[in-house]
Amino acid sequence: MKRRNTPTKEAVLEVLKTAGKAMSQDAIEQEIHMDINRATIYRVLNRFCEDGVLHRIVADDGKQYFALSDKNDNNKVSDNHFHFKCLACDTIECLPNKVSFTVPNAYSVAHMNCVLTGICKDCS
Amino acid sequence: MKRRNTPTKEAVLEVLKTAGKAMSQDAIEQEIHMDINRATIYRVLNRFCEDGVLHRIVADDGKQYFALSDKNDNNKVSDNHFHFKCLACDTIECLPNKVSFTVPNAYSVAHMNCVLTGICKDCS
DNA sequence: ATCTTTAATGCAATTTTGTCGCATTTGTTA
DNA sequence: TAACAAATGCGACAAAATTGCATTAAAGAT
Repeated sequence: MKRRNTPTKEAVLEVLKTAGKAMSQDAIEQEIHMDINRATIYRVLNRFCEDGVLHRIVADDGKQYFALSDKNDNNKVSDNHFHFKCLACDTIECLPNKVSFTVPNAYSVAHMNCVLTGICKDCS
Repeated sequence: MKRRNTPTKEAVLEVLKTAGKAMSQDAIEQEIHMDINRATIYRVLNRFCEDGVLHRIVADDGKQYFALSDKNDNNKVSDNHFHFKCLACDTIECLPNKVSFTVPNAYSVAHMNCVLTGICKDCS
């Protein structure tokens, strides 16, 4: 199942690169100045996550947000970092701070989803 | 707006105490052997969260899970702890490990939602 | 340049999760 | 026991995300 390049994929990536923060499907759709179906955007985003191009954050509103992964991001943050959701400007960004944790014996961790909520530097 | 005691509230609390882990509305409904409306359970859960009896966790499936808060739990975990979702048995539990983090200057944190996903001790 | 294969898309319907308005019921207190 | 307001049931609704299916269009082969 080889991937193909399509205008939609390029547009989605472009939007996320420009924004420099995590975005939800509907926010992405609003920024793309093309008429692309909702379901298609979801499929593109899911494929990017599968391929490691994006990573998915689930905020405490239950919505999925998507942000560039390391390999496609010029910043040096890794994927196991904290995310910060600002209550004022309602944006989600990747913090440079890594999540450090220990788990009790016999637990193994495959994935993490850590979101801090509060007021960001631009809104304080 | 003083709270009243109702059978529904008692039943919900009882289920959560017995389970000893975080549960979603539908899981709670299944465990309650009474015919209680979905919306009512949601309202009870939300009120409990307002009152600090429960705390709410949003897992990476986007669903809300509810667990007893400190004051009502005999365990000594505090509310700013990691949660662990097991991929095998699909349960969510509160880990004793506290979340420690630092944020960049001028950020203030009001709330956190941290869920680790993997295999729990019972399933490994 | 054209054909072929199959990934990608559009559309509509569906599922899931959670909330809300409103009439009715029921705790609680006087 | 009466009265007030919180709690409930019911139905409708909203938002987020997925899925089936027919159609379109990349990408490699001819």
